[in-house]
Amino acid sequence: MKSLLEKLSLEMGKAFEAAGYDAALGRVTISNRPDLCEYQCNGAMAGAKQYHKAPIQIAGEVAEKLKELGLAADAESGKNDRSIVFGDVAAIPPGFLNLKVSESYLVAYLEETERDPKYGMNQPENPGTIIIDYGGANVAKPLHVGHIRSAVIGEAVKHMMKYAGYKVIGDAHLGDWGLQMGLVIVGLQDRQPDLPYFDPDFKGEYPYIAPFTISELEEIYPASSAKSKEDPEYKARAMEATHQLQIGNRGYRALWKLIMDVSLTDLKKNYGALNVDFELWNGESSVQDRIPAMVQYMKDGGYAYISEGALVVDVKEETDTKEVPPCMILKSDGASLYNTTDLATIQERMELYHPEQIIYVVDKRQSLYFEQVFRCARKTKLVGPETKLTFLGFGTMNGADGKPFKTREGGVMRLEKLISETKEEMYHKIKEGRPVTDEEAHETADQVAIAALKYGDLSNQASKDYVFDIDRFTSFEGDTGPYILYTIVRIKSILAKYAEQGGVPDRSRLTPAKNDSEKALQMQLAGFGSMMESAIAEIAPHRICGYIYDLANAFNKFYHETQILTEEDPVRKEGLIAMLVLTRDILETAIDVLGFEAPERM
RNA sequence: GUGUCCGUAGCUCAGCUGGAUAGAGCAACGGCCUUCUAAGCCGUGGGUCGGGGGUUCGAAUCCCUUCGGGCACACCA
Repeated sequence: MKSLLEKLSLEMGKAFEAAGYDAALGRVTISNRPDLCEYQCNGAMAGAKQYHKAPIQIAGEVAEKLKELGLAADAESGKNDRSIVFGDVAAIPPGFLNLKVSESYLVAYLEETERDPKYGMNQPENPGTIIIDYGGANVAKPLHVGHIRSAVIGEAVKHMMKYAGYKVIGDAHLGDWGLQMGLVIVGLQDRQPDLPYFDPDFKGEYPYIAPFTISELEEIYPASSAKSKEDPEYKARAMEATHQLQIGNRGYRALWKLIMDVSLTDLKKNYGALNVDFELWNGESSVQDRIPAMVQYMKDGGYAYISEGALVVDVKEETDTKEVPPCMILKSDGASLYNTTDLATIQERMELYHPEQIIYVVDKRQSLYFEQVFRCARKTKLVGPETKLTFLGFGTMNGADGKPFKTREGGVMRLEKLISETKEEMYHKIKEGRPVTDEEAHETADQVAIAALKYGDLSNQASKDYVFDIDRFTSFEGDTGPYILYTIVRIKSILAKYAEQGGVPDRSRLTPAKNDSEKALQMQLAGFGSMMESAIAEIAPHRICGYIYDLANAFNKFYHETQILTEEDPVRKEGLIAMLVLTRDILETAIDVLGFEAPERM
């Protein structure tokens, strides 16, 4: 269904057309001066030049036409029935058209919205498949705070696209094939040299049980990595182990599988704590088999050539104002690199899923790198023009000092720790707030903490750096996750009482607004569709946050001014309840899209 | 050096293809609970939109320039 703004624009367009102007000028927007009007149209000013007329004259003509056409209320004729769109129209110098929607039109729109599964959002036609690439957490290394943005933003984007009707495939795209694996193997060999994986003469079945735990793995990697930096011989061993793994050394492959198993279990647990999941847990290793053929294809096609010993594809373009280095396919030692696997991954995705878009949710510092990869993929015809490659770069999560977030000791904080500390903080605040049992407080705290973290992240524009402030994010006041949840819980609480009294909430029983705060709430509800459309078009989760914050404010104001359960007129009471249900449903839909949920009580 | 992003209230941030008096939250101060969750609501104070030009009837928004900051610039990912 069409959004309210679209419908109003269409009606306004009719008046422009009737007055002899381009209907496209009738674009209606939300008023930026709520004290003057609810909606506005600036088309008269936009068209002034084109028609060589004073904007106020055009606006005046259009306002007249609106009345003639029966679209706007006319004080003189007293016409004001349910077919009226605009309750009030005024042409104001220099050429603004100030508008109010009629209460009846608004309710009619909300009735339609309430029946629409997408609450007024226009879905794209024939939505195809979108793949989301979460840009590669490394295996055998713990997730740290740097991984939270990709996970949280990626998950929100995934839900947004799903909501729009796309088939969405999230791919973790793990880093599971590079030197780090060799480092782990060598590190393990030095600790447990007698394991059969290291015995070249071993011919039997390797044990299925991993000879290490995740904590040991997480300890081995940094130690091994540090040692390789000081000890060239050790590094050479690690590189050789990496090479052996890649060319199919039986023992190393068996060991690699175990490392993967242990790591993946742990990664799933950690991502799960954030309510983040992937359809594909692929990684660099998944596409190794297709690299040789792809490289050959690039050579045969005349795209790739040797430069300074390395195999590269030129990706410069004439319009470039900057130096764009070539995209490297193979290093001078013949080894593949990140570019190679990313390109092979694109090739595989095209073959298997024919996506219309691939969105990379990765650190914005990789922007030039992905520019190169995208250009290379297009130039070599790995992707056709019908597939969009989108780089959704996100900024850094900073500490209060404006520098990348660190622990008090100055180290990198593990994601697990960040989550547990936030949960603990939330627990204390909940216990302070009202009397609840420990068990309930913990349960609520866990849920609210995730909302606090995610909302704190998502409410900032993805591309910007932001300051992580645990006190602010976990606060119940202001533009925070807990405030949003609190608002939802308030609504649920009223509805629960209503049900206790034997009421049966029915969303379809909406009634026209009786006062300003009620109308403001209805207008906010009616804005969901156009907000979602632009949030999805711009891939901007923070727009959803902005909207639900406004909606929560509009609700709280309305709530404060309106007694609902004690309302005596049964029709109006049902109307108010209906509006509550719709508000709750839209809020819960929105937070579900963002990737968190509200408790029943808090 | 080249490119790129950013600079809006004391702090953290919005500002929707240029529109009217630039908005929130936090912090500060003042009001509102015998009534549906006061974790709320209402109000007060606080800004040369980094500076300077330009385009336009109209600029935080577009262009140029300048200052300040972040980031990236082929054998890492």
